[in-house]
Amino acid sequence: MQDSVKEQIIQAAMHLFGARGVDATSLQTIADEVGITKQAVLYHFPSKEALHDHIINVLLDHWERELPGLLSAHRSGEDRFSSILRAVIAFFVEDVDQARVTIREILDRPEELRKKMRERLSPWTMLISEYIRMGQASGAIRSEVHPESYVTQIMMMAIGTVVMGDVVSALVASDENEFLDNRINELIRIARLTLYVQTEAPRVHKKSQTTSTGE
Amino acid sequence: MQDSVKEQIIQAAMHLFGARGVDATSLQTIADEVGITKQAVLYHFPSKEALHDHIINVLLDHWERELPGLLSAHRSGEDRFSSILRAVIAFFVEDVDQARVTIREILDRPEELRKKMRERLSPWTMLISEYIRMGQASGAIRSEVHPESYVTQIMMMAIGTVVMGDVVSALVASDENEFLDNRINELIRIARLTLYVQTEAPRVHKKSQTTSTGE
DNA sequence: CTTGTTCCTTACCGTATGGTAAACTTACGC
DNA sequence: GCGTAAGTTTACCATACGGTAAGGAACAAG
Repeated sequence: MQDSVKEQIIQAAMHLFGARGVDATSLQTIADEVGITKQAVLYHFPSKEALHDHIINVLLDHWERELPGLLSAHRSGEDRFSSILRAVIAFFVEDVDQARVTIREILDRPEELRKKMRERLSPWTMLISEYIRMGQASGAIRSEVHPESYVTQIMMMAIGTVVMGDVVSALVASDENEFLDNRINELIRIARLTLYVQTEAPRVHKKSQTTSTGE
Repeated sequence: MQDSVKEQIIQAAMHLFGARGVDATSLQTIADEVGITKQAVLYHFPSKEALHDHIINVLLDHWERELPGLLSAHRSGEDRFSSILRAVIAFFVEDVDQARVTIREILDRPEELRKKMRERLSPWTMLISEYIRMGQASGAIRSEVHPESYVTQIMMMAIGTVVMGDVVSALVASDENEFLDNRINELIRIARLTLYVQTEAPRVHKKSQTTSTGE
Protein backbone atom coordinates (compact mmCIF):
# COMPACT_ATOMS: atom_id res chain seq x y z
CA MET A 1 0.00 0.00 0.00
CA GLN A 2 3.00 2.27 -0.21
CA ASP A 3 2.15 2.95 -3.81
CA SER A 4 0.01 5.70 -2.44
CA VAL A 5 -0.89 8.95 -4.08
CA LYS A 6 2.17 10.57 -2.62
CA GLU A 7 4.31 7.90 -4.19
CA GLN A 8 2.62 8.42 -7.51
CA ILE A 9 3.25 12.14 -7.29
CA ILE A 10 6.91 11.48 -6.67
CA GLN A 11 7.16 9.15 -9.61
CA ALA A 12 5.34 11.51 -11.94
CA ALA A 13 7.45 14.43 -10.78
CA MET A 14 10.68 12.51 -11.23
CA HIS A 15 9.68 11.61 -14.75
CA LEU A 16 8.48 15.06 -15.75
CA PHE A 17 11.32 16.91 -14.06
CA GLY A 18 13.73 14.72 -15.92
CA ALA A 19 12.01 15.02 -19.24
CA ARG A 20 11.19 18.74 -19.27
CA GLY A 21 12.96 20.25 -16.32
CA VAL A 22 11.58 21.56 -13.07
CA ASP A 23 10.71 25.02 -14.27
CA ALA A 24 8.96 23.75 -17.33
CA THR A 25 6.83 21.35 -15.33
CA SER A 26 3.76 22.83 -13.67
CA LEU A 27 2.03 21.35 -10.68
CA GLN A 28 -1.01 20.96 -12.88
CA THR A 29 0.88 18.73 -15.28
CA ILE A 30 2.01 16.51 -12.45
CA ALA A 31 -1.50 16.39 -11.07
CA ASP A 32 -2.89 15.44 -14.46
CA GLU A 33 -0.44 12.60 -14.83
CA VAL A 34 -1.47 11.21 -11.45
CA GLY A 35 -5.13 11.89 -12.07
CA ILE A 36 -5.77 14.28 -9.22
CA THR A 37 -6.07 18.03 -8.85
CA LYS A 38 -3.28 20.49 -8.41
CA GLN A 39 -4.33 21.13 -4.84
CA ALA A 40 -3.99 17.48 -3.96
CA VAL A 41 -0.35 17.80 -4.91
CA LEU A 42 -0.05 20.87 -2.73
CA TYR A 43 -1.55 18.95 0.12
CA HIS A 44 1.22 16.37 0.07
CA PHE A 45 3.93 18.92 -0.59
CA PRO A 46 3.50 22.42 0.80
CA SER A 47 5.10 24.03 -2.22
CA LYS A 48 6.65 23.22 -5.53
CA GLU A 49 10.06 23.94 -4.13
CA ALA A 50 9.40 21.45 -1.34
CA LEU A 51 8.49 18.87 -3.95
CA HIS A 52 11.62 19.70 -5.90
CA ASP A 53 13.77 19.30 -2.82
CA HIS A 54 12.07 16.06 -1.96
CA ILE A 55 12.69 14.66 -5.43
CA ILE A 56 16.38 15.43 -5.11
CA ASN A 57 16.45 13.68 -1.79
CA VAL A 58 14.67 10.66 -3.20
CA LEU A 59 17.33 10.53 -5.84
CA LEU A 60 20.14 10.74 -3.33
CA ASP A 61 18.43 8.19 -1.09
CA HIS A 62 18.27 5.81 -4.00
CA TRP A 63 21.93 6.22 -4.80
CA GLU A 64 22.95 6.02 -1.21
CA ARG A 65 21.01 2.79 -0.90
CA GLU A 66 22.23 1.16 -4.11
CA LEU A 67 25.79 2.35 -4.38
CA PRO A 68 27.28 0.10 -1.72
CA GLY A 69 25.73 -2.91 -3.36
CA LEU A 70 27.13 -1.98 -6.71
CA LEU A 71 30.62 -1.61 -5.35
CA SER A 72 30.68 -5.00 -3.68
CA ALA A 73 29.28 -8.42 -4.41
CA HIS A 74 30.99 -8.92 -7.70
CA ARG A 75 33.58 -11.20 -9.06
CA SER A 76 37.13 -10.58 -8.07
CA GLY A 77 40.16 -9.64 -10.08
CA GLU A 78 40.17 -7.43 -13.08
CA ASP A 79 36.79 -8.58 -14.27
CA ARG A 80 35.48 -7.21 -11.03
CA PHE A 81 36.17 -3.79 -12.44
CA SER A 82 34.19 -4.32 -15.62
CA SER A 83 31.48 -5.92 -13.59
CA ILE A 84 31.17 -2.98 -11.26
CA LEU A 85 31.30 -0.47 -14.05
CA ARG A 86 28.64 -2.30 -15.97
CA ALA A 87 26.51 -2.37 -12.86
CA VAL A 88 26.92 1.36 -12.39
CA ILE A 89 25.99 2.02 -15.99
CA ALA A 90 23.03 -0.34 -15.77
CA PHE A 91 22.00 1.58 -12.68
CA PHE A 92 21.83 4.76 -14.72
CA VAL A 93 20.20 3.07 -17.67
CA GLU A 94 17.43 1.69 -15.51
CA ASP A 95 16.79 5.09 -14.02
CA VAL A 96 17.22 7.46 -16.90
CA ASP A 97 14.80 9.85 -15.30
CA GLN A 98 16.91 10.11 -12.21
CA ALA A 99 20.04 10.53 -14.26
CA ARG A 100 18.41 13.32 -16.22
CA VAL A 101 17.17 15.05 -13.10
CA THR A 102 20.69 14.84 -11.73
CA ILE A 103 22.23 16.55 -14.72
CA ARG A 104 19.55 19.20 -14.70
CA GLU A 105 20.18 19.81 -11.03
CA ILE A 106 23.88 20.14 -11.70
CA LEU A 107 23.04 22.91 -14.12
CA ASP A 108 20.31 24.57 -12.10
CA ARG A 109 21.48 24.39 -8.53
CA PRO A 110 25.10 23.28 -8.50
CA GLU A 111 25.96 24.57 -5.06
CA GLU A 112 23.17 22.79 -3.24
CA LEU A 113 23.79 19.54 -5.06
CA ARG A 114 27.52 19.72 -4.47
CA LYS A 115 26.91 20.02 -0.79
CA LYS A 116 24.44 17.17 -0.63
CA MET A 117 26.58 14.91 -2.76
CA ARG A 118 29.59 15.51 -0.63
CA GLU A 119 27.68 14.82 2.55
CA ARG A 120 25.87 11.73 1.45
CA LEU A 121 27.63 10.10 -1.45
CA SER A 122 31.30 10.92 -1.19
CA PRO A 123 31.91 8.46 1.66
CA TRP A 124 31.10 5.67 -0.74
CA THR A 125 32.71 6.88 -3.88
CA MET A 126 35.85 7.80 -2.04
CA LEU A 127 36.27 4.12 -1.37
CA ILE A 128 37.05 3.86 -5.04
CA SER A 129 39.77 6.45 -4.76
CA GLU A 130 41.22 4.50 -1.88
CA TYR A 131 41.04 1.32 -3.87
CA ILE A 132 42.95 3.02 -6.64
CA ARG A 133 45.63 4.25 -4.28
CA MET A 134 46.03 0.79 -2.88
CA GLY A 135 46.31 -0.57 -6.38
CA GLN A 136 48.94 2.00 -7.15
CA ALA A 137 50.89 1.00 -4.08
CA SER A 138 50.76 -2.63 -5.08
CA GLY A 139 51.73 -1.83 -8.65
CA ALA A 140 48.56 -3.14 -10.23
CA ILE A 141 47.24 0.28 -11.10
CA ARG A 142 49.06 2.85 -13.17
CA SER A 143 50.96 5.36 -11.13
CA GLU A 144 49.99 8.23 -13.43
CA VAL A 145 46.32 7.89 -12.54
CA HIS A 146 45.03 10.83 -10.57
CA PRO A 147 42.52 8.94 -8.46
CA GLU A 148 39.93 11.62 -7.75
CA SER A 149 40.00 13.02 -11.25
CA TYR A 150 39.85 9.56 -12.71
CA VAL A 151 36.75 8.65 -10.75
CA THR A 152 35.15 11.98 -11.57
CA GLN A 153 35.76 11.59 -15.27
CA ILE A 154 34.56 8.02 -15.49
CA MET A 155 31.46 8.77 -13.46
CA MET A 156 30.68 11.70 -15.70
CA MET A 157 31.23 9.61 -18.75
CA ALA A 158 28.92 6.93 -17.43
CA ILE A 159 26.03 9.22 -16.67
CA GLY A 160 26.64 11.24 -19.80
CA THR A 161 26.67 8.14 -21.95
CA VAL A 162 23.18 7.27 -20.82
CA VAL A 163 21.67 10.74 -20.84
CA MET A 164 23.42 12.60 -23.63
CA GLY A 165 25.12 9.95 -25.65
CA ASP A 166 22.61 9.55 -28.41
CA VAL A 167 22.64 13.25 -29.17
CA VAL A 168 26.39 13.74 -28.93
CA SER A 169 26.88 10.75 -31.18
CA ALA A 170 25.06 12.69 -33.85
CA LEU A 171 28.26 14.69 -34.08
CA VAL A 172 29.89 11.73 -35.63
CA ALA A 173 27.32 9.32 -36.91
CA SER A 174 25.97 9.79 -40.36
CA ASP A 175 23.34 7.21 -39.74
CA GLU A 176 21.52 5.55 -36.91
CA ASN A 177 24.15 2.90 -36.56
CA GLU A 178 25.58 4.29 -33.40
CA PHE A 179 24.13 2.45 -30.47
CA LEU A 180 24.31 2.63 -26.74
CA ASP A 181 26.03 -0.73 -26.47
CA ASN A 182 28.92 0.45 -28.58
CA ARG A 183 29.40 3.48 -26.41
CA ILE A 184 29.19 1.45 -23.25
CA ASN A 185 31.76 -1.00 -24.51
CA GLU A 186 34.04 1.84 -25.49
CA LEU A 187 33.57 3.44 -22.10
CA ILE A 188 34.54 0.23 -20.37
CA ARG A 189 37.53 -0.23 -22.61
CA ILE A 190 38.65 3.31 -21.90
CA ALA A 191 38.08 3.07 -18.18
CA ARG A 192 39.87 -0.24 -17.83
CA LEU A 193 42.81 0.48 -20.05
CA THR A 194 43.61 3.76 -18.37
CA LEU A 195 43.45 2.27 -14.91
CA TYR A 196 45.38 -0.98 -14.90
CA VAL A 197 48.99 -1.47 -15.76
CA GLN A 198 48.34 -4.69 -17.65
CA THR A 199 45.21 -4.46 -19.65
CA GLU A 200 45.96 -5.80 -23.04
CA ALA A 201 42.41 -7.01 -23.27
CA PRO A 202 42.06 -10.62 -22.23
CA ARG A 203 39.40 -11.19 -24.83
CA VAL A 204 39.64 -8.66 -27.57
CA HIS A 205 36.13 -7.96 -28.63
CA LYS A 206 36.93 -6.97 -32.11
CA LYS A 207 33.39 -6.65 -33.04
CA SER A 208 33.54 -4.53 -36.08
CA GLN A 209 35.19 -1.92 -38.12
CA THR A 210 32.74 -1.83 -40.92
CA THR A 211 29.46 -3.19 -39.76
CA SER A 212 28.09 -3.44 -36.32
CA THR A 213 25.47 -6.01 -36.93
CA GLY A 214 23.97 -5.56 -33.55
CA GLU A 215 20.29 -5.87 -33.14
CA MET B 1 29.02 48.98 -34.73
CA GLN B 2 27.76 45.44 -34.84
CA ASP B 3 27.68 45.37 -31.08
CA SER B 4 24.17 46.62 -31.49
CA VAL B 5 21.19 46.05 -29.27
CA LYS B 6 20.41 42.86 -31.10
CA GLU B 7 23.88 41.60 -30.39
CA GLN B 8 23.50 42.49 -26.74
CA ILE B 9 20.23 40.63 -26.59
CA ILE B 10 21.90 37.56 -28.03
CA GLN B 11 24.73 37.72 -25.54
CA ALA B 12 22.41 38.23 -22.59
CA ALA B 13 20.15 35.43 -23.75
CA MET B 14 23.07 33.07 -24.23
CA HIS B 15 24.27 33.80 -20.75
CA LEU B 16 20.89 33.54 -19.06
CA PHE B 17 19.77 30.50 -21.03
CA GLY B 18 22.95 28.79 -20.01
CA ALA B 19 22.77 29.79 -16.39
CA ARG B 20 19.08 29.24 -15.69
CA GLY B 21 17.65 27.48 -18.69
CA VAL B 22 15.36 28.76 -21.40
CA ASP B 23 12.10 28.15 -19.59
CA ALA B 24 13.32 29.78 -16.44
CA THR B 25 14.44 32.89 -18.29
CA SER B 26 11.74 35.43 -19.07
CA LEU B 27 11.96 37.98 -21.82
CA GLN B 28 11.77 40.62 -19.13
CA THR B 29 14.92 39.31 -17.48
CA ILE B 30 16.78 39.46 -20.76
CA ALA B 31 15.49 42.96 -21.41
CA ASP B 32 16.57 44.09 -17.96
CA GLU B 33 20.08 42.78 -18.47
CA VAL B 34 20.36 44.70 -21.72
CA GLY B 35 18.65 47.76 -20.31
CA ILE B 36 15.69 47.90 -22.62
CA THR B 37 12.06 46.89 -22.45
CA LYS B 38 10.61 43.49 -23.08
CA GLN B 39 8.99 44.72 -26.28
CA ALA B 40 12.31 45.85 -27.64
CA VAL B 41 13.37 42.24 -27.41
CA LEU B 42 10.21 41.20 -29.19
CA TYR B 43 10.95 43.70 -31.89
CA HIS B 44 14.23 42.03 -32.77
CA PHE B 45 12.86 38.53 -32.32
CA PRO B 46 9.22 37.90 -33.10
CA SER B 47 8.84 35.41 -30.28
CA LYS B 48 10.73 33.79 -27.49
CA GLU B 49 10.90 30.59 -29.44
CA ALA B 50 12.45 32.47 -32.34
CA LEU B 51 15.05 33.85 -29.97
CA HIS B 52 15.68 30.39 -28.62
CA ASP B 53 16.14 28.99 -32.10
CA HIS B 54 18.41 31.83 -33.02
CA ILE B 55 20.59 31.27 -29.97
CA ILE B 56 21.01 27.63 -30.92
CA ASN B 57 21.99 28.65 -34.41
CA VAL B 58 24.49 31.18 -33.09
CA LEU B 59 26.00 28.38 -31.08
CA LEU B 60 26.22 26.07 -34.06
CA ASP B 61 27.56 28.87 -36.23
CA HIS B 62 30.30 29.45 -33.72
CA TRP B 63 31.25 25.81 -33.61
CA GLU B 64 31.07 25.45 -37.32
CA ARG B 65 33.36 28.41 -37.69
CA GLU B 66 35.90 27.43 -35.05
CA LEU B 67 36.02 23.66 -35.33
CA PRO B 68 38.03 23.45 -38.54
CA GLY B 69 40.64 25.72 -37.07
CA LEU B 70 40.92 23.63 -33.96
CA LEU B 71 41.44 20.46 -35.92
CA SER B 72 44.25 21.81 -38.01
CA ALA B 73 47.13 24.23 -37.51
CA HIS B 74 48.82 22.34 -34.75
CA ARG B 75 52.01 20.50 -34.24
CA SER B 76 52.34 17.14 -35.82
CA GLY B 77 52.80 13.70 -34.37
CA GLU B 78 51.38 12.54 -31.12
CA ASP B 79 51.65 15.92 -29.48
CA ARG B 80 49.33 17.13 -32.16
CA PHE B 81 46.66 15.10 -30.45
CA SER B 82 47.14 16.68 -27.04
CA SER B 83 47.35 20.04 -28.68
CA ILE B 84 44.07 19.61 -30.48
CA LEU B 85 42.33 18.20 -27.47
CA ARG B 86 43.55 21.04 -25.30
CA ALA B 87 42.31 23.49 -27.90
CA VAL B 88 38.90 21.85 -27.94
CA ILE B 89 38.69 21.97 -24.17
CA ALA B 90 39.87 25.56 -24.11
CA PHE B 91 37.15 26.28 -26.62
CA PHE B 92 34.55 25.03 -24.18
CA VAL B 93 36.17 26.72 -21.21
CA GLU B 94 36.11 30.07 -22.95
CA ASP B 95 32.46 29.67 -23.78
CA VAL B 96 30.99 28.00 -20.76
CA ASP B 97 27.67 29.62 -21.49
CA GLN B 98 27.51 28.01 -24.88
CA ALA B 99 28.55 24.69 -23.47
CA ARG B 100 25.84 24.92 -20.85
CA VAL B 101 23.21 25.90 -23.38
CA THR B 102 24.26 22.92 -25.45
CA ILE B 103 23.78 20.47 -22.63
CA ARG B 104 20.45 22.01 -21.74
CA GLU B 105 19.37 21.73 -25.34
CA ILE B 106 20.40 18.10 -25.38
CA LEU B 107 18.04 17.55 -22.48
CA ASP B 108 15.21 19.78 -23.67
CA ARG B 109 15.06 19.26 -27.40
CA PRO B 110 17.24 16.31 -28.29
CA GLU B 111 15.65 15.55 -31.63
CA GLU B 112 16.03 19.02 -33.08
CA LEU B 113 19.59 19.33 -31.88
CA ARG B 114 20.52 15.91 -33.18
CA LYS B 115 19.30 16.89 -36.58
CA LYS B 116 21.12 20.20 -36.65
CA MET B 117 24.32 18.71 -35.33
CA ARG B 118 24.29 16.01 -37.91
CA GLU B 119 23.71 18.47 -40.71
CA ARG B 120 26.19 21.08 -39.69
CA LEU B 121 28.84 19.62 -37.46
CA SER B 122 29.22 15.97 -38.34
CA PRO B 123 31.11 16.69 -41.57
CA TRP B 124 33.91 18.09 -39.46
CA THR B 125 33.93 15.72 -36.57
CA MET B 126 33.73 12.76 -38.87
CA LEU B 127 37.13 13.76 -40.10
CA ILE B 128 38.38 12.62 -36.76
CA SER B 129 36.80 9.23 -37.20
CA GLU B 130 38.47 8.98 -40.55
CA TYR B 131 41.77 9.98 -39.04
CA ILE B 132 41.37 7.22 -36.49
CA ARG B 133 40.60 4.63 -39.13
CA MET B 134 43.65 5.65 -41.08
CA GLY B 135 45.71 5.39 -37.93
CA GLN B 136 44.32 1.94 -37.35
CA ALA B 137 45.25 0.90 -40.84
CA SER B 138 48.78 2.16 -40.35
CA GLY B 139 49.04 0.49 -36.99
CA ALA B 140 49.58 3.67 -35.01
CA ILE B 141 46.16 3.55 -33.42
CA ARG B 142 44.76 0.69 -31.42
CA SER B 143 42.61 -1.64 -33.42
CA GLU B 144 40.14 -2.07 -30.58
CA VAL B 145 39.11 1.57 -30.76
CA HIS B 146 35.59 1.99 -32.00
CA PRO B 147 36.12 5.29 -33.81
CA GLU B 148 32.67 6.84 -33.60
CA SER B 149 32.10 5.78 -30.02
CA TYR B 150 35.54 6.95 -29.07
CA VAL B 151 34.99 10.41 -30.48
CA THR B 152 31.56 10.60 -28.90
CA GLN B 153 32.85 9.65 -25.49
CA ILE B 154 35.82 11.99 -25.53
CA MET B 155 33.70 14.87 -26.77
CA MET B 156 31.20 14.24 -24.04
CA MET B 157 33.93 14.06 -21.48
CA ALA B 158 35.40 17.33 -22.69
CA ILE B 159 32.18 19.28 -22.53
CA GLY B 160 31.14 17.56 -19.32
CA THR B 161 34.44 18.33 -17.69
CA VAL B 162 33.88 22.03 -18.19
CA VAL B 163 30.19 22.20 -17.39
CA MET B 164 29.58 19.52 -14.79
CA GLY B 165 33.00 18.60 -13.53
CA ASP B 166 33.11 20.69 -10.42
CA VAL B 167 29.86 19.25 -9.16
CA VAL B 168 30.58 15.64 -10.08
CA SER B 169 33.94 15.93 -8.43
CA ALA B 170 32.09 16.56 -5.19
CA LEU B 171 31.34 12.85 -5.31
CA VAL B 172 34.91 12.18 -4.55
CA ALA B 173 36.55 15.26 -3.14
CA SER B 174 36.37 15.89 0.55
CA ASP B 175 37.81 19.31 0.11
CA GLU B 176 38.17 21.99 -2.52
CA ASN B 177 41.39 20.51 -3.75
CA GLU B 178 39.92 19.11 -6.89
CA PHE B 179 40.55 21.53 -9.70
CA LEU B 180 39.73 21.80 -13.33
CA ASP B 181 43.34 21.43 -14.40
CA ASN B 182 43.59 18.04 -12.78
CA ARG B 183 40.52 16.83 -14.55
CA ILE B 184 41.69 18.19 -17.86
CA ASN B 185 45.04 16.50 -17.48
CA GLU B 186 43.35 13.25 -16.59
CA LEU B 187 41.05 13.60 -19.56
CA ILE B 188 43.99 14.07 -21.88
CA ARG B 189 45.82 11.16 -20.37
CA ILE B 190 42.77 8.96 -20.78
CA ALA B 191 42.07 10.10 -24.31
CA ARG B 192 45.63 9.67 -25.47
CA LEU B 193 46.34 6.38 -23.82
CA THR B 194 43.25 4.71 -25.14
CA LEU B 195 43.88 5.85 -28.67
CA TYR B 196 47.48 5.18 -29.56
CA VAL B 197 49.21 1.85 -29.57
CA GLN B 198 52.41 3.21 -28.09
CA THR B 199 51.65 5.59 -25.35
CA GLU B 200 53.61 4.29 -22.46
CA ALA B 201 54.40 7.77 -21.34
CA PRO B 202 57.17 8.86 -23.69
CA ARG B 203 59.75 8.67 -20.93
CA VAL B 204 58.75 5.60 -19.03
CA HIS B 205 61.03 2.87 -20.23
CA LYS B 206 62.76 0.14 -18.35
CA LYS B 207 64.90 2.79 -16.77
CA SER B 208 62.53 4.08 -14.19
CA GLN B 209 59.14 2.95 -13.04
CA THR B 210 58.43 5.60 -10.48
CA THR B 211 58.28 8.59 -12.71
CA SER B 212 54.91 9.93 -11.86
CA THR B 213 54.71 13.66 -11.94
CA GLY B 214 54.73 14.36 -15.63
CA GLU B 215 54.98 17.93 -16.66
C1' DC C 1 6.87 70.23 -44.34
C1' DT C 2 5.72 65.67 -45.42
C1' DT C 3 6.37 60.90 -45.77
C1' DG C 4 8.31 56.67 -44.56
C1' DT C 5 11.36 53.64 -42.01
C1' DT C 6 13.80 51.96 -38.08
C1' DC C 7 13.88 51.28 -33.35
C1' DC C 8 11.81 51.38 -29.12
C1' DT C 9 8.14 52.69 -25.75
C1' DT C 10 3.66 52.58 -23.16
C1' DA C 11 -0.58 50.36 -22.69
C1' DC C 12 -3.06 46.41 -22.62
C1' DC C 13 -4.72 41.38 -22.83
C1' DG C 14 -5.50 36.41 -22.22
C1' DT C 15 -3.59 32.75 -20.03
C1' DA C 16 -1.22 29.91 -16.81
C1' DT C 17 1.23 29.69 -12.73
C1' DG C 18 2.07 28.81 -7.61
C1' DG C 19 -0.44 29.34 -3.68
C1' DT C 20 -4.47 30.38 -0.01
C1' DA C 21 -8.98 29.51 1.97
C1' DA C 22 -12.60 26.98 2.79
C1' DA C 23 -15.79 23.39 2.07
C1' DC C 24 -16.67 18.60 1.29
C1' DT C 25 -15.99 13.41 1.82
C1' DT C 26 -14.70 9.40 3.97
C1' DA C 27 -13.15 6.69 7.76
C1' DC C 28 -12.64 5.80 12.55
C1' DG C 29 -12.79 6.17 17.65
C1' DC C 30 -15.95 7.44 21.20
C1' DG D 1 -24.77 10.14 16.66
C1' DC D 2 -20.61 13.08 17.14
C1' DG D 3 -16.05 14.78 16.77
C1' DT D 4 -12.06 14.79 14.29
C1' DA D 5 -8.50 14.03 11.44
C1' DA D 6 -6.74 12.94 6.69
C1' DG D 7 -7.32 13.53 1.99
C1' DT D 8 -9.31 15.82 -1.71
C1' DT D 9 -12.11 19.15 -4.08
C1' DT D 10 -13.98 23.73 -5.74
C1' DA D 11 -13.37 28.52 -5.62
C1' DC D 12 -10.50 32.18 -5.80
C1' DC D 13 -6.34 35.36 -6.16
C1' DA D 14 -2.17 37.98 -7.22
C1' DT D 15 1.47 37.67 -10.14
C1' DA D 16 4.17 36.96 -14.12
C1' DC D 17 4.34 35.34 -18.49
C1' DG D 18 4.43 35.73 -23.82
C1' DG D 19 2.40 38.41 -27.14
C1' DT D 20 -0.55 42.26 -29.71
C1' DA D 21 -1.59 47.02 -30.84
C1' DA D 22 -0.57 51.40 -31.27
C1' DG D 23 2.10 55.38 -30.74
C1' DG D 24 6.15 58.08 -30.41
C1' DA D 25 11.39 59.65 -31.35
C1' DA D 26 14.85 59.99 -34.51
C1' DC D 27 16.38 60.42 -38.97
C1' DA D 28 16.65 60.43 -43.92
C1' DA D 29 14.58 61.45 -48.58
C1' DG D 30 11.36 63.87 -51.49
